Amino acid sequence: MYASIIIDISHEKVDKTFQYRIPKELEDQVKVGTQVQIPFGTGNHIRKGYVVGLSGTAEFDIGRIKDIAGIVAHSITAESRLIQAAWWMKERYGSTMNQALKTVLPVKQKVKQKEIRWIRRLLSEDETKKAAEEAGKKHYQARQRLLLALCGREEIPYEKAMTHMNLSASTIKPMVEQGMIALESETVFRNPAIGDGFHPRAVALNEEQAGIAADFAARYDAGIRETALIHGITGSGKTEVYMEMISHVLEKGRQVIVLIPEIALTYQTVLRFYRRFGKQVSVINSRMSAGERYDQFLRAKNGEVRVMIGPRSALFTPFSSLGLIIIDEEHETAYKSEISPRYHARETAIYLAEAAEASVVLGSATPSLEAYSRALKGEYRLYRLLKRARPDSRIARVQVIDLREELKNGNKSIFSRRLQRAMEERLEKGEQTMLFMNRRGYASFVSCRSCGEAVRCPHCDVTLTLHFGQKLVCHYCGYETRLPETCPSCRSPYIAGFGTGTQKIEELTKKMFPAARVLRMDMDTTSKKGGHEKILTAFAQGQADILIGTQMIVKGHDFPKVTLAGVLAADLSLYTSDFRCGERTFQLLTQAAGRAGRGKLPGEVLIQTYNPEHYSIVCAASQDYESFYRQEMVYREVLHYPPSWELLAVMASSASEEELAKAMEDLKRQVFKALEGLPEGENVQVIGPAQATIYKVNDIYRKILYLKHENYDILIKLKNHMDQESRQAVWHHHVAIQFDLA
DNA sequence: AGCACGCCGACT
DNA sequence: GTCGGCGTGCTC
Repeated sequence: MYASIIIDISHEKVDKTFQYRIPKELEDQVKVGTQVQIPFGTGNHIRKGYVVGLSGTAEFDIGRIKDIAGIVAHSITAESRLIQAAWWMKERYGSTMNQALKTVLPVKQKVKQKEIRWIRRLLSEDETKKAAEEAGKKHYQARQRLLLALCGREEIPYEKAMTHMNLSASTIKPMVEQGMIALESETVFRNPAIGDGFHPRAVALNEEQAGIAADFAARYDAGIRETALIHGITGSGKTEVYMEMISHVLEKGRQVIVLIPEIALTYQTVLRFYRRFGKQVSVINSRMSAGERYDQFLRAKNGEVRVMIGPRSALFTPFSSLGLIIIDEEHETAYKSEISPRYHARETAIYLAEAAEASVVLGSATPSLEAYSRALKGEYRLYRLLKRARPDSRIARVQVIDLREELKNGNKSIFSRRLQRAMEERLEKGEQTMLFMNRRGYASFVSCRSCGEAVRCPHCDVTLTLHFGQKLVCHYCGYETRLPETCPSCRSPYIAGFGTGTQKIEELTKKMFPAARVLRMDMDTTSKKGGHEKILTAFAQGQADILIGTQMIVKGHDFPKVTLAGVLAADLSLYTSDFRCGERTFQLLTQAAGRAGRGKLPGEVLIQTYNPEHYSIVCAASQDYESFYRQEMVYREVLHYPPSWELLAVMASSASEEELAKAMEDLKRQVFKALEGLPEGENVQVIGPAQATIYKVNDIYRKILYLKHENYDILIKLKNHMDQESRQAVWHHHVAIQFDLA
């Protein structure tokens, strides 16, 4: 027997299968998907490889075929279904087979990362004090030390406690059993301490929700496997519907994958699934090490886990009988991979589901145009949730404020008078406010008042962002420098920070409302582990009156006491060079508007903008998705953008500007040459090459060429053609090419 | 990715 | 004349 193997080297030159002989003693262990050790090259270095096929015949000179050296210990033999998916992804998105396999296969990496454990107290502060006293009376000294330490704080690191307080497991264990403390690992999602187990009872669904769940169940039982889109307004209770569907599929003995964007993957969200499905739920997240993720995949393969929740990568959970894939917040950009293969989770899920005879359910309050247009065409089944799940919560009143008018009336501050008044009212009533800034650190750059030059990154084509008023940081390459004292270009001492980042807004808010307790959430305040979660929890518990943040505060949590949401400058996301910027603005504003008035109190949303008549803003204000969809679709159709047409972006990068320009012109020529041979090719539109939005990043120049056509297959053909040609081109070694299918 | 083969400049 | 520069090509 011979095995076709992909070598674990990500290089186009070796990105093909190599045949190896399977030694007798390994015959029953080597299967498609097995990871094997093989001697490779003249040095016969042992390398790792993936078996992607088996055959009885040699397609290579038998004398030169080598033997498989061994099996990679503990490797999961991924089903051939995942290998198939890798082939598909390689073809569809243009990557090396090795890269595709790596994204698809659960790889055990190195030794398992050491876990940081925590001791968390389960008693209240008073109870802890009392318990400490009691322990003192009984001369339980170790126990007393620990309890006293826990009086001031909720949790302490396990290792430190053990060594510094001289504790032993015999102190800890009975305390855990008595329910005084709990042990938690960093990967707390894995084993959340839910004392009372799970409640398999279903929550009462409203009529709308129940209707969708019932229709899904009926069609599922009839053997219909399809993709469905749930278009449900914010707060309409999509998650409850998902859970009902999951429950139905689990009853049929099949497994479920639930994709949730990383940013919404909070403890709160996950807990809801644990409550309903208990231990059969597992969660992976991007903070987990490869080893931990691998553990979860292993549990899924063994059948210990039947519901896997996670971001994009959870799609490749090796379930034996996958029955349903749910993609929540289907429109999120995080579902598109940024690295090769640049796969989209939605498309890949549909591919995987077809192979496994499973269904796909997409859900969003603001579906992507791709998904909604397919739903309207009947390719997806469309469900609607038009009512809020809580009967007492009403959709917030949204008002657009024209900042040009404010300026005319002499108000130069970032808060319109209307927003100021609304915030004052909330403070008086003890209700909460959320303020949104579309982009992190936007325009908080430093510029010279004499020559007008902004301080730029020496490696990238962007201005540096001011952090904490003294450090300049490049958000693209991470370059950092101290705030210069004089202008780097004209030596003038009059340089100053400018603009309105989240930090600036925090400052201004504190100045305007000195009595208010203000929390800020952005990359600076959340970079620490768990920072994101901590800030949101603090806010949810009412420890602050005002929360300021970027889009990240839009997701994941319910804040019943928030009655005012203010969007400070809705236009910021409207003028990016991306053709989806209108869609993104609409989604952002709609989600932001959905934050206010989730509880019993009525909500108010104020959107400040310089473009009050732009349809993205108008439709978001009136919460009218349909109308937005129609107008945006017209724009896409006129300009032949997806989902009307298909779009292929060819991105080239090089350290040399000349080589890059040469390569791009060459590629363009190649495209036209290839088109001559294609009868349907005449309608392909070629745009560019143009400089990327940020031309230089990390001293590498970048250009983009766009190809548009109605038909996907033609673009794939052109992509493969360019790929082949570029490999033989003289510039091949100096210019890197990447393809991206919108 | 690595390693061998191979064809031209400054050394014993 | 040889040692070694890394350019090109192959690896089942």
